[in-house]
Amino acid sequence: MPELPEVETTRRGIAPHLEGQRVSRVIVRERRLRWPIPEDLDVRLSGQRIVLVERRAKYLLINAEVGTLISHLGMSGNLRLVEIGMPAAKHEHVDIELESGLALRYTDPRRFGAMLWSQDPHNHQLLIRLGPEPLTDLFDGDRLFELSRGRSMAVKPFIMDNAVVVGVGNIYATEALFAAGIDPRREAKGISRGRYLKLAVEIKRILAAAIERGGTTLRDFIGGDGQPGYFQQELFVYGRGGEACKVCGSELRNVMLGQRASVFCPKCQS
DNA sequence: CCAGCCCCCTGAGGGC
DNA sequence: TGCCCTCAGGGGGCTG
Repeated sequence: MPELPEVETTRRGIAPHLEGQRVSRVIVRERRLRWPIPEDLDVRLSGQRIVLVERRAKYLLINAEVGTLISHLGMSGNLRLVEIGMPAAKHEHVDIELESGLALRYTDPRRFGAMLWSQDPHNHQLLIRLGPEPLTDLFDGDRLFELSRGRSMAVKPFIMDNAVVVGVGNIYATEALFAAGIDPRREAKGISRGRYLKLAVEIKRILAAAIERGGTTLRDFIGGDGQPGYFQQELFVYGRGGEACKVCGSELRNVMLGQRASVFCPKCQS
């Protein structure tokens, strides 16, 4: 499910209900996520006030007075607010109950997500090596060009590498390469600086637009406010293999790159 | 360091 | 309707 726009949509939906609130208790029904939820999460978090809800890459950082809950939604996770006492359905693994009477509920059928505890989240093992945020000036086409020299891998997995830039998953990598007119199969090292400048602009434009629309809902994504996203209406290529290109009418092609499905237009992308 | 591949897990959708 | 196969928005970790 979630790429950067979906995680950011979630953050914006839940933050106003969490910040300033005190946690009354934490209920863990299923501890087996990507890594086990710490046994002492309830003890660590209960009684503390939540200070700030941040996002770094696709991680949500729920900062309490002492310590931070690091959450990742994996492929199928979501976080939303429910009223305390709302019966939990299948796959609704965690409730963080607040004194307001609401609870932050974590749902994740595939359990590829994570809920960890850290005193220093930005230096946590999972976050320390992450590249820059795509919507900041630390990310630009010059960075793509410089890091791509000598890299023989295809450009699509290259821009999905979290050490290069974070938050560009399969949907938005596919869409950005279409918008920039670049064939996703090309070797990263063979692409010019000028084309990388264009690609970086398109990555930023598409991620920003997707956040504006509340993310992309393909099957089941809901933001923290329980609403779906609407960016899927604006997808040009992702999930449209075999259909006609919206720009030139050519048949869109499916190809596998780095173990992930990719779609491109053989006429618009080269 | 890099590229390529495997895996974690459940559910949806298509073919028969 | 049921069964079996393939695939899915992420990303850590292993091998060569």
